[in-house]
Order: sequence, then C-alpha cells, then structure tokens
Amino acid sequence: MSVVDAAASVFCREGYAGANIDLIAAEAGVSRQTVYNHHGDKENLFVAVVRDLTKRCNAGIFATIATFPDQPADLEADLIGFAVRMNRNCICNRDGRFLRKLIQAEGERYPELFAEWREQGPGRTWSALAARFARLAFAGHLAIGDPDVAARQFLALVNAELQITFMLGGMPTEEEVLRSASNGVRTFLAAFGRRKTSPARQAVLAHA
Amino acid sequence: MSVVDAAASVFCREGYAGANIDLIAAEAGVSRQTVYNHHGDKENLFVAVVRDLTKRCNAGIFATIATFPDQPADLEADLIGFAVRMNRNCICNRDGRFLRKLIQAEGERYPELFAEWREQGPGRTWSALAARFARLAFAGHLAIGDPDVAARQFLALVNAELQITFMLGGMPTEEEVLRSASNGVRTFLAAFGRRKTSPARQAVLAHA
DNA sequence: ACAAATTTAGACAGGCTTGTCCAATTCGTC
DNA sequence: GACGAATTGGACAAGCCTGTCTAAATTTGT
Repeated sequence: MSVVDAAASVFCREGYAGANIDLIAAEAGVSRQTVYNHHGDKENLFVAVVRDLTKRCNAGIFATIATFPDQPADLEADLIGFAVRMNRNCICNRDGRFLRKLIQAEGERYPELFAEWREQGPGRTWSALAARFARLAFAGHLAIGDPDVAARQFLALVNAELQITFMLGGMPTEEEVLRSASNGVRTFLAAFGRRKTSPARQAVLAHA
Repeated sequence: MSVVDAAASVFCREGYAGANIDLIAAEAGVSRQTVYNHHGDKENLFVAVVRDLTKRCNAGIFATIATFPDQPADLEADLIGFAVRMNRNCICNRDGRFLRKLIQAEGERYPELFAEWREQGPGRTWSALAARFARLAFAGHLAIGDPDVAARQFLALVNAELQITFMLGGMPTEEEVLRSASNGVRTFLAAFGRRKTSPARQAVLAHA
C-alpha cells in the first residue's frame, strides 16, 4: 500500500489530530523517515491525501455519469442500474467514503482545499446530471420542471435508505443499495414520469 | 455556558483527539480542575456530551413530529411548514449539527454509545413519521405504498438541497431551508399526492 | 561491479496534553 | 459573620507525537 493510501486510511479512522505518523508508516510498510522524505510534514501529507481522493472520486463520478441512459429501453430499470452504479462506484467505495469523512471532519479547517472539491465535485456532478435529465425530458421520457432540482432529488431519493449507514461510515450491502435505488427510482418516476405506461403497471407501482 | 455545552462545541470543532481540556475549561469559564472534578476524565466527558445531545435532539424531534398536520387544510403548505420546522428545530440547530458531526467522526469508535442513538433516534423517528403518513393516506390525502419508505424519502427530499451545507458543518439560511422544503414537498406530492386527472390511478387508490 | 541515491533504524530534543496534587480563595448557607 | 463545600491557579510527572539528525544498510542505475 502506498504512503498516501495508508495515510488516507489512518486519517479517516483516527481523525487528523489523532493520526500518528508512525502508524501511517507502519501501515504503508515504510519507515517514518521515508514518509517525511516524501511529504515534508503532516499537514502536507494530509493535503496530498485529499487531493488524491478528490481526483480519483471525480474521475469515477464522471465515468459513471457517462453511462447515464440517454436512450432508455426500460426507463425504470435503466435508471435503477445507473443509480446502483453511482452508489457502488462513487459513493460507497473506499475513496468515496474516505473523502466524505475527511470533508465532514476537517472541512471547516481547510476551506480552500475543500472549496476546490466542492466546485469540481458536487457542482459539476449536479450540473452534468441535470443536463442528462433535461435531455430525457426533452425526448419526452420525463416531465421535469427544473432539471437541477430534479438531479439533486434523484440523488437524494436513491440514497434515502442508506443515510444511516453512510453516517456511521459503514458499507451497505449490495442488496441494500439495490433496494434503496429501486424505491428511489420508483418514487422519482411517480413524480416525474410521463405515466404513459399501462394501468396495470400503475397498479403495480402504487402497491409496491 | 455549561461544561458539557463547551465540551460539545470543542469536540465538534477539533475532534476527540484534537480537543483540549484546557480549551474546554476556558470556553466554559471554569478551571481545568473543575472539569476533572465533575467528569473524571476526557472519555467520560465525551460520553456525557453525546448522551446530552442525544437526549435533547430526540426530545426536539418528537416535539416536532407532534406538530405533523394530521388534518391538513392545505396539504402542500402544511407539509412544507412541517418540513421547515423539522429542519430548523432538529436538524440545523446547534444540537443537531453537533450530534451529527460527532456520530460521523467518532461513531465507529463508540459503537454501543451510538447504537443507542440509532435505535432511539432515527429508528423511532422514521417509525413515528411513517405512522403519520399512513394516517394521511388512510384519510385519503395521499396514495402511499409503503409508509416507511415514504417517510424516509420525505426526509431525503426536503433535505436534498442542503446536503453540501450539512456536509461542511454549515448552517443553511432560512431561505435555503424553505426552498429545499418547498421543492421537496412538491416532488413528494407529485409522487404520492392524489391525482384527480388519472382515472386509472383513482381506481387503484379506491382498492388500496 | 561500482557509485549514487534512497531507505532504514534509532536516538533525540522540544512541545504539548492528560491527569494529579495542594494550598489558597471564593461561594453558599445558616 | 462563620463554617463547610466547591472552585481556582499553578506546579508537576509521565507519556506521546512531531520533526530532525546520523550512520549504516539497501536498492538502483550504469
């Protein structure tokens, strides 16, 4: 494991103040001196960790957004699949959980560092996702008023049942992710879908 | 300010490891010795802080749930009002933000302490809220499949636009709270509200 | 194989923090 | 005013952590 990866793990587990350079070095399998040779001091190492996580998370998010179903065959199934990919590859994975925890714990102490994340990450994510939803609406698959609002609500809905797990830093099971995404997409489509499906399907949606 | 309140503030700002007893004492306006006289040691003080926050937050949540609009005059306006109260009095206030941050930062280190919060807090909140929504559905104001899912999604929706602010530990403005609640309730009602325009759906609801 | 660069282990100083002890002072109550 | 309880300030030991230094060992490039 690289020094930065080990540092990410320890910073997340122990917090910045509680993180111990000796422990990071041991976890990375190098000597303490090597850590100092590479990164100067603790704060510098922390910045390197956040930049690394931010870069990888953003790359993952945009790679996943590229799989958004622009021409859906089955809108509900395709959106559920997209939501599951988003959760699995960006939000629940190691990088996503670590970055989230560092932001929550140290965000107020490093405003400029996390302001960068904020602009590059959520800002662009929402905007890119809103564009995709606008396109679906334009193509007649959805009835959306404000695509930015719809994008944020989509993410909120498909994560609605995972909040507690995220809050405690845990990793939801594949089944939990799927259930939350399914319930979220169903409600999203109940609100924004065009309802041109059959009455039988409506009945299923209403009861499920 | 009481010792526990000052400790809550410092633990949240600096993290458990970074919190300094001298600073807590100074912020509370007492001597360090007094802190030790009252609470024994740092860990003990931390536990006292979490218990205090948990108790106050839960009380606030259930007081607010008691204001749920069981007989709504204007369903949309009443739900927005409820959502704003929930956010203002339970989630955005000092206690709510502090408790959330402590859970996120130290939850994994004190599983038994936060398991208590988890059962008494979110578990009962969701369940109580689900019962209120079920009642609205029974009275014919909503068309809900699973009240538990609807309750979680309601909370997720009305907070959808506040996520980033929460993540960075900030306090949203009254306008932001109102806008997020309004957008969330509008979508919630688009998904679960009764629709006079859809005969098929009406039929389904009549049987549900 | 040799030389340069990197890594390692360990010691070390300096600073900070926790938790204890104690004498002096203040406070609450009668 | 008096007396017991609580609070205060300060000193103090012990431990931990950061960051530096050095000399030896190891790896790397040629």
